[in-house]
Amino acid sequence: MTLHKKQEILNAAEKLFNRFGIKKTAVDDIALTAKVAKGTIYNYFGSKEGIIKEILNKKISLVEEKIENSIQNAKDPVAKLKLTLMQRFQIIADTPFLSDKSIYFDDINIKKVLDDMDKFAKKIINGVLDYDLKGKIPQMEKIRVLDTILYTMKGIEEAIKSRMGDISMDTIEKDIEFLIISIFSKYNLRYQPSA
Amino acid sequence: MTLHKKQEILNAAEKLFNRFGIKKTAVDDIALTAKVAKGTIYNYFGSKEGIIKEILNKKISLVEEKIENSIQNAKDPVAKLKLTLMQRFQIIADTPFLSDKSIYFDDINIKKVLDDMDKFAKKIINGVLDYDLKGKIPQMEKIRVLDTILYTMKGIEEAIKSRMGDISMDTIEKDIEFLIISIFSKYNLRYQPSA
Amino acid sequence: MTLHKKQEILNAAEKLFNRFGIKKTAVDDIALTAKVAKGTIYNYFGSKEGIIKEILNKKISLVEEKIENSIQNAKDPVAKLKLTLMQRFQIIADTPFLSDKSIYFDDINIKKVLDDMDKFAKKIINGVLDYDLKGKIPQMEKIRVLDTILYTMKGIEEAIKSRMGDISMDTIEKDIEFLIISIFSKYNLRYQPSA
Amino acid sequence: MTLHKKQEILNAAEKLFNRFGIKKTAVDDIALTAKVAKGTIYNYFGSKEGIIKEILNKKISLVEEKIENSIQNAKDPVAKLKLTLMQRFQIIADTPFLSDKSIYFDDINIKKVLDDMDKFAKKIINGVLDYDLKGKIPQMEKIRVLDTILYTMKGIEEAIKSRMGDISMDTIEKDIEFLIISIFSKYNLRYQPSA
DNA sequence: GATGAATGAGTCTTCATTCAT
DNA sequence: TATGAATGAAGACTCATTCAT
Repeated sequence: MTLHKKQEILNAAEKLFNRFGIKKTAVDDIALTAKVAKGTIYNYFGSKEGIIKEILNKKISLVEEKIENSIQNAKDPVAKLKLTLMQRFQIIADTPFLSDKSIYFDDINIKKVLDDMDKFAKKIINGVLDYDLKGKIPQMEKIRVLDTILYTMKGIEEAIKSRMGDISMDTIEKDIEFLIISIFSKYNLRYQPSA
Repeated sequence: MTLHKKQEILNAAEKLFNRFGIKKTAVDDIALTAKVAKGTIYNYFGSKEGIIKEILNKKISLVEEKIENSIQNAKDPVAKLKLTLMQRFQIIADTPFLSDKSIYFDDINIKKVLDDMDKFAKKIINGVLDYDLKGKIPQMEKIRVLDTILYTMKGIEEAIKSRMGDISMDTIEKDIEFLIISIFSKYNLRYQPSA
Repeated sequence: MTLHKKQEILNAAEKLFNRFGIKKTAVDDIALTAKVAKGTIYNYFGSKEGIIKEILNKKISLVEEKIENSIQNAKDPVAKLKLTLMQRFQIIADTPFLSDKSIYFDDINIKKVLDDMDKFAKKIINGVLDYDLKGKIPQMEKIRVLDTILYTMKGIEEAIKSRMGDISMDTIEKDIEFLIISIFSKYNLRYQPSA
Repeated sequence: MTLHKKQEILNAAEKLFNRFGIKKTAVDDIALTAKVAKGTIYNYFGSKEGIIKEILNKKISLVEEKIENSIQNAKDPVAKLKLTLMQRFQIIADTPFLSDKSIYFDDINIKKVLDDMDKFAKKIINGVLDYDLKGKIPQMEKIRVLDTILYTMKGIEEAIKSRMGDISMDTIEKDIEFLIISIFSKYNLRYQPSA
């Protein structure tokens, strides 16, 4: 019963944050949507920021978990990279309010949380480049390859966020495949499309 | 004298938006910084949103103008693309508040204004691909090339905005050069680095 | 076991009221400190005010009892007066929250409770003046003597409350001795310091 | 016009503070009573505490000014002391909310302000004892005399505050006269009642 | 045009009290 | 009896906007 209410609140909050942005979503609105008294929200989360933090933390755990699973099931480096990015994209597509930086201005911790998500992606991609492609990319250029992939990833995420729903995951998948193949072709790395 | 005041207001607003974000900048602060009465601001701009719109429109004109100039002075396609993107990056670096969509999330007009900036970049890049590289990239893949460049552009812009000042324009230039060469190499397009 | 819980609650409440004041002490805090559920508090006392009332009533009984004991053991009028006042001072010093009338300002019952304490002191002192000093103070001035002692008593109590702990009971004892002697000297009443 | 509104607010606030206490007086109530928008109050005073501070400061200036004037017009030491105290009593009688310490808990400055009022009284009374009664009271006992007067003063003030209006200034005047004469009589100081 | 005092709807947060288990 | 999750009225404060001068 308890978990139920807490979850209702989180669901309502996420839905409203996504639709109207964090600032425009009043705690009253969340209470109304979750069919819960305002006080209950404060019992569970202490503050509006508390709600945001909890949602963010759950998102992060979710991405990390999904990405780690993907990696293990993927056969080749290209598939690994593609899946890593696609998992992030899916989360981003489901959570437009992640672009709503308005609140985080004061609270470094929350900004850090988002940075952590990026660091995690960087670590994974770096791992692929280091481990799966050991020696195939000149050391000097590795960092450039990494940056380019990360930039494109962020760019796609921006597009997802701003065009909310207008971009199909299919197109995105083709796009990142194209990017990776382009880069790899520079180093004569062959690529077998994964199922 | 009148134009002078209007400009003072715009300058103050942009400065404060960049430093503190749109939401945290009160109209009072703008009035104070511009050494103007609050009423005067409303005489000129009608609303806080009016100020933002005007600043954005000026930015757009500025980017478009700069990009069009760049294009004319550039010799080869790579240089054209590079300059196009670098002009945007410079604007973005100078105007961090452009990332501050938070408050006006639901205001289509302002969102549109930002989209316009993107459409213009798209048009320019598309022009380069169509005109300068006519036939060298398979028609089917052209859209993919375009998307990839645009995504990376947005990703770099995100990085510029969030790491405010920690990324040198030099590094960025190298990164986009790398991206373009990677893609072009797929089509056996040679590249002579421009001065 | 039941009485035990009730007492725990009273102890916790008094401790917290004294340390943080009535307003700043939430019923939650009392429950936490007493290791009891909030509901239990309401079962016993009905309201926050109920707790306060009960504590106050106990205090009053305590002062009255102590004062009555003092009186019986004291030899001379001066000692009686001194002990009467000192007993009150001790209670006041131990119960700083008694000064915290702020919230219940309009609740006559609680105000009355405090007034009762004063009336009791008045009765005792009056008794001393009437009985022990029968005839030695002109009837017309008796009320003035009484008031003066009461006022000084209240003033010392204020000092105790506001300087919490900075005034030694020793100094206070000397002060009231001085006052009583001053007044008595006006009527040529001799005084032998009691042990 | 401006001063008018500010003064309305101060008047409304003081009236409500006195009648209902600081805590129970909502800023909305002040706005309503002053026939002013809530925002106006915040324009002038910044916070609820700001209102309190301003009222207190005005009271203090008022007491100090009145006391200093009294002193100059008084002939003998007894009159000086009496007038000093009576001025305070008048202010206290007019400003019952001065006893409402609920707010000051956090903010040392406001508590200090009240202490300052006491220090001022102490300074004045001390001055009378030192200057007007030079040598007539044994140095060792001077501090006791001072304390006793101050305690009685505080006690009377308490009585004024808690019995709001039930005590006539006439009675009080007689009481302090009695106290001072009692103490002085101990030192064989003669007293001529002042007009 | 310019001014800035005045406005009040909108926010977040607190906490005494209730009540189903 | 005991519990503590749930409640919602009440309160302080912000700030974009208006308008009389």
